[in-house]
Amino acid sequence: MVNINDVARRLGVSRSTVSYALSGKRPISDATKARVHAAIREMDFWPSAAGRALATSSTRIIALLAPMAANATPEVALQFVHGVVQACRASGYDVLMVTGEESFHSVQRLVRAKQVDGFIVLDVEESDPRTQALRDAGAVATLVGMPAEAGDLDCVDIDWAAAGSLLVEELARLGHQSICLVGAPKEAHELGMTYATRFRSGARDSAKTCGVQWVEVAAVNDFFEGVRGVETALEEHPDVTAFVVQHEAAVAPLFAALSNVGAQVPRDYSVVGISIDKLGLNFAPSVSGVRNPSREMTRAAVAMLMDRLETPGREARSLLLAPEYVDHGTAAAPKVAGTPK
Amino acid sequence: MVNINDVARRLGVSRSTVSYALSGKRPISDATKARVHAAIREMDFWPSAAGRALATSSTRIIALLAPMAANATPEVALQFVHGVVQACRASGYDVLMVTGEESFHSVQRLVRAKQVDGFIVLDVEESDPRTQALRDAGAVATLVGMPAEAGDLDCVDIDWAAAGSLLVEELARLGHQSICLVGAPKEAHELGMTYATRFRSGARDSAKTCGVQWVEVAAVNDFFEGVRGVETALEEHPDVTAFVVQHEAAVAPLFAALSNVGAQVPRDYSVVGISIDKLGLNFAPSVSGVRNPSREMTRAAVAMLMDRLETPGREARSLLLAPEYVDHGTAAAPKVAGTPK
DNA sequence: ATGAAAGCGCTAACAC
DNA sequence: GTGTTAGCGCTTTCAT
Repeated sequence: MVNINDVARRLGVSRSTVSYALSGKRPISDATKARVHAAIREMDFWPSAAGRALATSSTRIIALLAPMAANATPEVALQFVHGVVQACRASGYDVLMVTGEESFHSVQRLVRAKQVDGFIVLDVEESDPRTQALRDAGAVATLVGMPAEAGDLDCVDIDWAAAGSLLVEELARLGHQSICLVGAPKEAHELGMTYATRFRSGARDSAKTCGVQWVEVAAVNDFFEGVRGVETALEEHPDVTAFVVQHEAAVAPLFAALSNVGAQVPRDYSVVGISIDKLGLNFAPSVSGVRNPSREMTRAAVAMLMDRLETPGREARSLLLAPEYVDHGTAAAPKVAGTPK
Repeated sequence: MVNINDVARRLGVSRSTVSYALSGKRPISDATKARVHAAIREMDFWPSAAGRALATSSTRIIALLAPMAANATPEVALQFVHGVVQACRASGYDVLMVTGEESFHSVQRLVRAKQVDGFIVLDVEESDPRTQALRDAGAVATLVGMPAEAGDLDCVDIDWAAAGSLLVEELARLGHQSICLVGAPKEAHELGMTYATRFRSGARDSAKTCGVQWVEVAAVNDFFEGVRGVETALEEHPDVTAFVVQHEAAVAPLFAALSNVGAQVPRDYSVVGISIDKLGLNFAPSVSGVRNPSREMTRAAVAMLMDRLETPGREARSLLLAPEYVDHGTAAAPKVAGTPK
């Protein structure tokens, strides 16, 4: 396979000339620059990643830590993976994918072997062992999610509390007086997924402020059980006219339950939630509400990381993305009181 | 950061001794081997990936080409990604994630820059441009999926035709006389996704062989439209007592449609399909049928690739995994004829 | 504007 | 069983 020596020899110039013609790190006459580029194209020369990495001590690879544990939604995880890869490629970086348990133990290995220049960390929990591993290893990293204590690490997340507020306020504005939250599974709270807790807090606070009745159901990791859960809630709280759903994937069992009692959306019930930009085949229902800004988040996360790589010393930053409401026609004013379903 | 020289100097041995003590590629006395390992642990030495890669011309990185295009199911894609990463790690390889359009153009770049040792290719279509790119670049690769012409490339896939047959036969065995296929979206067929076509063929053939009535509906990439599609099919074909669903994700709209007409599963209708091993939060229904053996597939794909890396010359292999039936309680004997729903 | 040469950290062929 | 040394392919400092 042709290397930089071959190119240099062919042109009768030195290796450094070829190198600089490519990097532009020192002036090269337009004539030779053109000749170099022509030769490179002609000989199909690609600088060896290993040689370059050894010389620069930079691999231009970013590790993506994606645990893919029991608390992540597949669609969202995939959005993030795709988004991170695209954003990194746009900056000339490749992405090393680390999943599962490896996600924790790999930090030290990858840093010490100088396999990667930095880390993007998904599904960050309240007190996430990975944050300490990253600090110990002296890694450059951006967290997607909000740990209790970010410290010197950059973070990006959705303003989940604001999202919860916004949804409840929208329903209240439409005239709903009694709202049911289909929240995250209780495991999410137990595992310290702050997004779930923050969303719930924001929603609860706004419910109180708006003076609406408030009911909560936890989503369950099973379709039929989820259906039953909603049905039970409907029986126990017949006043409920609207639902706020944390996970869009939990909308399908909700719709099934509503359908079982002969109700229609939004005629009989309004449903709002966090909707996901669809990627790939998607047979799931879309709801009005807050769009999960996965693209913006991954872009921001990668941008922060790149910035950190360029300016190693700078102080840590923390970014909360504001939610925006998108209408998909699943929310409307409630039927007037006294019109039973 | 400590390197192999530091370790050697500290012990008063040569670099090669340290290297060989680690690789085991030549006999080292137990005494020095122990001293070396102790020093490595103590000094926290990790061989630099770049140095090693440059010396061995092997990066111990595998590229995973995952287009994540409109024709993939998120849950399944994630299973594959996770499975490939785990399998590669088990063999001491890391995984470079390549998504989207990059999936095609990156082949040449990664091969020529010697960034990776091999490729795992997901969502392989009937005539996939990536196969030619891989051949042109002289890459080592295993395809997950079946192109029309694999040639010298290794492949792994599910025996989709057998899966289709098995499901229809199971329903026929239970006594169903009229079956409806909720197939892949028509885009899947148009885009040359052979899995969809092979599954349908297997199912059709068995329907003919078993002498059952056969109806087909294409899944649509939208919940409500999917519900309407099933409702229409139910009206036009009142004899149908069972459904075969290609994508488990399309089960939710099917259930919603059945619920809308007041029917229950499996009392009024049986439903079988390709069920997915759940990963992460999953609010979707599980159905009886064939389990998508994503773990086995990724394991097999990686094993084939490793084998190829060790034995560069060997002839190409092609592996079709046999489906096995798993019961989740959504299929039963039909109600006797004359008992309308 | 260009060339020469010293590394980057490791492996492996060649000594002994 | 162990040491010596020549690369692997690139970048970058020091010369000119």
